[in-house]
Amino acid sequence: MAKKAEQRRKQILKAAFQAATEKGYESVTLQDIADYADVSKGVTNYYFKNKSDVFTQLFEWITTRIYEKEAASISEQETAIGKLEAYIDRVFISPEENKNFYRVYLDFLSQVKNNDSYKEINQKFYENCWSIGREIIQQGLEEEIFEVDDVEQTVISIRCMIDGSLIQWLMRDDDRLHDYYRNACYESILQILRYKK
Amino acid sequence: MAKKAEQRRKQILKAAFQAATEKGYESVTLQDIADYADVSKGVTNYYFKNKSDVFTQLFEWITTRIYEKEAASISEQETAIGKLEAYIDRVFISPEENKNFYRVYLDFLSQVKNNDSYKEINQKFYENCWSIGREIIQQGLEEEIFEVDDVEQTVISIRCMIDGSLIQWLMRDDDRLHDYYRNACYESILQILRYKK
DNA sequence: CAATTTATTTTGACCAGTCAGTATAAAAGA
DNA sequence: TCTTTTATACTGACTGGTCAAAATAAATTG
Repeated sequence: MAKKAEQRRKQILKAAFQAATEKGYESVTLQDIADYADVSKGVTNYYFKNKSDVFTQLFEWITTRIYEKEAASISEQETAIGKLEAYIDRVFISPEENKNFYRVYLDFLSQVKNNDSYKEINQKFYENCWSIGREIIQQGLEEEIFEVDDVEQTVISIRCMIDGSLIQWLMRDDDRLHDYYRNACYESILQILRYKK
Repeated sequence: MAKKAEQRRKQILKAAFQAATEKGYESVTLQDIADYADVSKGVTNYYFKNKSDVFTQLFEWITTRIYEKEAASISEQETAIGKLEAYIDRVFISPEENKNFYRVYLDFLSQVKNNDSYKEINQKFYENCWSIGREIIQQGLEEEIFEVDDVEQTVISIRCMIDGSLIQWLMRDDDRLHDYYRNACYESILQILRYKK
């Protein structure tokens, strides 16, 4: 029972994500979501309070999932450089996936100013991202291959570099530049970490 | 006549900007814009083809203005470090101004996927930003205080760092962190430029 | 097991409200 | 007067959310 309800919920969230990548947050209607999910309009209102509720749960879901995958990727690696490379590889996963996520994420960010729960969800996402940065830096300090003045400032800068790169890449709308931006991002982060050797 | 028309146009664009900072791109109505400009709805339709036309011209106007101010700031300086500091000071101009611009800018970015003229305007803005980066780097190379492998990649990374910093700062919604993010951004850029001494 | 009742899920028509864009009227200026 | 500019009224399209009724599944009972 609860299992089927959960399945429906996920089905609707996926439909909302797909609709948002194609039409953008604001212009997606409840009808669009229902169409993408292949259900009638009433179903969405049956499982969610309203449109904002759908997107709150969607953002929570995708930001959590992304963090979990990133965290899993770096924990498989032992060395600082291994962790950093795994992180960058996971973040720049593919043009297709990056495009889908960042399109919706940009919409989400532009809504943060109007919606406190969105702000909270994003804050939590940032904290998760920073914790990944922290793990990489600490490993690098132990190995004595990084040199940073302030760990907290550096984890923040790393996330700035990643988001800035993917947003700029997305705006240029050229899949061939994906590798170029990954590389630029990776090398800049190494500079920020004063990577030795 | 033409002068008064130009004045009205600017008045409406300013009103659209103010409306967009407060309500967000999508939810701003033509009525809102007219209200903020203290004119009737007919005026907006008289001077602009439609809502999209208003925002296209607004986007073009503000990105051009920002570039011109940034370019003016760095050209006053002779040294590479002077130019870089002037650039960062201009970019991180004040919590208030950064908030207003980046709120609207984020809305614009999230619309780029649906609107080719927005994409073009943003592309032009990026190119202007890169040209500023180029000027700073070249000065630094002449002074032999910077060391970069690839100038083009570095100007891109600098812009990633700036946008990433201001977006992350904006999302955290704490004016007291403005200085902190400016500093983090500045120091990271120095690292990326391998600043010597 | 089968019939019947109850609970859950789904449907789509509907409503009240909003908006962009248009048409028209009024005013101002040349 | 005639053209330009501004104000107001209107229209048609669309939206989020409601709701009563239908369909389906689960539980109960004889």
